[in-house]
Amino acid sequence: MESALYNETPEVCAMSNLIEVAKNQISDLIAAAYKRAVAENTLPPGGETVIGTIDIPRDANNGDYATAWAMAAARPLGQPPRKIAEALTAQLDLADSYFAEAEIAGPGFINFRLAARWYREVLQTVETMGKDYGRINVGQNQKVMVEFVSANPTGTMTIGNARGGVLGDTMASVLDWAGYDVFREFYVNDAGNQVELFAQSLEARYIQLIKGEDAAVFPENGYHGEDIRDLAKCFYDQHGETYLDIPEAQRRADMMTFGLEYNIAKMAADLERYGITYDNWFKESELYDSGYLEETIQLLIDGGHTYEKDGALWLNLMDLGAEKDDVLRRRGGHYTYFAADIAYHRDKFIKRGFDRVIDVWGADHHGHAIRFKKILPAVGIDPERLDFLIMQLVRLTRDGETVRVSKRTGKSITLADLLDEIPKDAARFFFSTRPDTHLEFDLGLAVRQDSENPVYYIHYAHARICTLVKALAEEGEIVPAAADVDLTQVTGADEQSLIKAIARLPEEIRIAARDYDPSKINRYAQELAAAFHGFYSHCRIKGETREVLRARLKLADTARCAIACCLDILGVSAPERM
RNA sequence: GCGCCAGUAGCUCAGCAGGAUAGAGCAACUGCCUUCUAAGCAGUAGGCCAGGGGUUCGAAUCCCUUCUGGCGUACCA
Repeated sequence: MESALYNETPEVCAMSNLIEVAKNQISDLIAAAYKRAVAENTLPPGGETVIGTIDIPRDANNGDYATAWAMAAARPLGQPPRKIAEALTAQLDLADSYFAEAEIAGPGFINFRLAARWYREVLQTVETMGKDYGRINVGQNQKVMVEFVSANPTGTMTIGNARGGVLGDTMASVLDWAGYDVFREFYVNDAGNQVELFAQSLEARYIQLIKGEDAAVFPENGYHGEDIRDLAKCFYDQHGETYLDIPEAQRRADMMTFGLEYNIAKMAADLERYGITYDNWFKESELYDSGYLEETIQLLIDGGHTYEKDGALWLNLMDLGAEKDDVLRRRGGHYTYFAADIAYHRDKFIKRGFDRVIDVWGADHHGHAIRFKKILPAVGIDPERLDFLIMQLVRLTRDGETVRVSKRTGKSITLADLLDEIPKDAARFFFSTRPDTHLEFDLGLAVRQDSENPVYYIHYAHARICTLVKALAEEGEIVPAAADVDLTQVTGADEQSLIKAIARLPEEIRIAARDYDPSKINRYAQELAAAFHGFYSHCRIKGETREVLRARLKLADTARCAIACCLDILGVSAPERM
């Protein structure tokens, strides 16, 4: 999913973040002004290393950009902020810059106001980049894997998996747009203890189905869900009673294969309905079959990181600062999930050469995550290259009461249930909240498909523009090129706010990628839509003079393009009419 | 007990590389469709940013501490 544009003209990408470009320019302007002030003796030396934050003030009356350089320099220069600001502003040379004016305000802020040139470049950039507008190259094509969902194939996916799916998929998408070479992977836990329990549960249900409930003892920690009975029925439909007479080991092995294949196919199908596809489904069993797991454990043993106790092989993590040790190989010979995960990550980094890996895990794994990082250097991995996106659990409620989610009770609401009730776009939007907060999921609310869901607000903005552009095209007014637009026609507050909102997309992607927070794009899309709705309500297009009409039409179409890019990143549709 | 995450409007949440008067949506109340989609716009009301200390020109934001909630602290994954 690489942008052709990115490869052909990386400099366009590099310059497309006009927020960043403007901020950098202010830094340069201030530095140059300070240098001149020192040369002319209006300011003392010593402020060369001062870093003044450059912000976009909440209130546009305080300028489009503001720097607190004079306040930060007050101490090193030994002068009051306002005096510094005055000396500095006197030396500012705004010719050939993006700014029309700079003024001193409050305790010593220097406020900058954007000039027409900046607004024009925003329109020009969106026009040039089209459906790739927003792409930047901070990732420099580094190979990054996002591993997410990775639900156990022993059951159905939960609402928690739905959140993880949205989070992982949009995270991957954001990183892709930020210039990383992104790979999506699902880790299939098809080996080890849990899977054997799964097979035994299936076997018991199969026998019970034929010979009655009392004919088989259900495993103590088995899977009690209804889906296991359904699976057993499915198996019975294919094989009849023939498996009653087959040796237990063979029977379980075949049932395991059958059940896993069935469940994995179902998970893939459900996730696809959700708009999620993977580059790879990595099977844990491969680590066993290839000997890579044993090899990895041997590496740990040789490195002196293990000890034996009570017949189990332990990983000595407390020596590395962890609060407890973990078992690698249980008494009885089974490797633990922890052991397999070390081998799995060695496979990601060492064998497959990913520069960075992001694992999307539920909060119930965070203790594991902390300990896990400590052992990575022992197998040759720099832990800095691995990041966890820990998401807090989803609390399901109905009528104000908490609904317990448990795979084993068989009563949980599944991801498939959810998609049967609410459309994909709404579902994806619902889960796009910040990962580190607990998400309250109200079943009654989620089922509603009305405008309660903010995704419709964004859809509406996009559809409004599409029908507008279409209607004008029928009257012979085609969206003009940025170069042919008279920007002096669109200097109203709503118009400038819209252009400034459009300009934010590359910066929002940069921040979202930096903070591992794809929900930033979701929120930005709402703000962008709000900027458009405000513009649309106050600025007529049809019936205005030709110059105004063309400029506003261009502006609307530019907004449409930016909104479409946001929706693309979020994996949400962009309807042309509603 | 210890560790991690959170606590901002009635509700759901933004703001968390320290910046100017704390923001949005929903709910409540007022207005705005004979003109490009009212799934929209404009406005009113709503706050000891959990409490307390500290750091400094400046703290919702950083540090310490207390309280509350969630999760973890398995030879489960």
